[in-house]
Amino acid sequence: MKLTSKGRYAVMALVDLAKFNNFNPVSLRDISLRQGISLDYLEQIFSKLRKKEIVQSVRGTQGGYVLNKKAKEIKLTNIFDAVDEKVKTVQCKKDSKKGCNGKSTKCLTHNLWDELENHINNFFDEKSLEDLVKDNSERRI
Amino acid sequence: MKLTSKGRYAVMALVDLAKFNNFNPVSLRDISLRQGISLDYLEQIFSKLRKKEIVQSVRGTQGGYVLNKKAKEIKLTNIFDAVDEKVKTVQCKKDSKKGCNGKSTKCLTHNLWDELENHINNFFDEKSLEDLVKDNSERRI
DNA sequence: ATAAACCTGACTAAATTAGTCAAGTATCAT
DNA sequence: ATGATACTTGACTAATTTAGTCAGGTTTAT
Repeated sequence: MKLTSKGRYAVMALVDLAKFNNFNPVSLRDISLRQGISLDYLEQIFSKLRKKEIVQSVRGTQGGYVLNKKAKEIKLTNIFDAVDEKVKTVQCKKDSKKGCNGKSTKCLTHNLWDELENHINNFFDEKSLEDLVKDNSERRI
Repeated sequence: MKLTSKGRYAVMALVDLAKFNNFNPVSLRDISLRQGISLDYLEQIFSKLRKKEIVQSVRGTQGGYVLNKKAKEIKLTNIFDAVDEKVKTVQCKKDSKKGCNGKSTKCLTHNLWDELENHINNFFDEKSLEDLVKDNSERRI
């Protein structure tokens, strides 16, 4: 089980954006340079973030992205959801006879994975972008 | 982020083993049939579990595997560890200039992943095989 | 006009996963 | 003894996923 870098990059980029979000839109080029993430890859990621209305784009020269909500209101859940970073612990087939179909026949450990999934999602639900920015500014960078 | 089926199978198989562990060793063949897991794959998994002394093997006819510890003492952490199911949230390169080398320069979100990893590992540390068997016998199967 | 910056979709190399396959070795029951 | 059962090991492979790259746009401030 591991987090993919798409999810990690999305969070890193948004923390960066939140920090520099004061007046002007922040260009992906800047984020790319500061965070060492490929520009092309960032574009893919921000395209998804925009579709989920986490950021807004400003086109043209001096354009870039701005947060579409307050940092406090953007939870990790929202970010991961936007970039398809799924927390998926069980993969039970609907037509499986043995094992698990999720309903009548639960596999021996079905409850466990459900519980784990909740445990992780709780963590993501509570953590906001603001928390990360704060935690970050307390340390020197 | 997702759990691989090697980890899931390992847990399922051990719950099965724990339930039928009363007197005789339990053969992989039986587990394979009951849980619908390929025998060959189970063999790979049990080979690892044996090396980590979670189970003991009994060769020959009527052979099979038995738990090497009390179900209460086998935590999920031990199982996942044995089959290389890693909870890995951050992948920071040691030689990275930007981003993160884990020491002097931490990436903007390093603390977050550490925290998450702890959060998940706590869950695994607390959950024992006995818990799972109990939880399971409360439901009908 | 032109350059900065967003936007989109297609493509690909590398890694990982989820097994299969083959060829053993050990031990029990008869 | 010998056959059957079951563990043991290592190599192999197909499919999927990941982490990007690449190429070609469009929009807009200056």
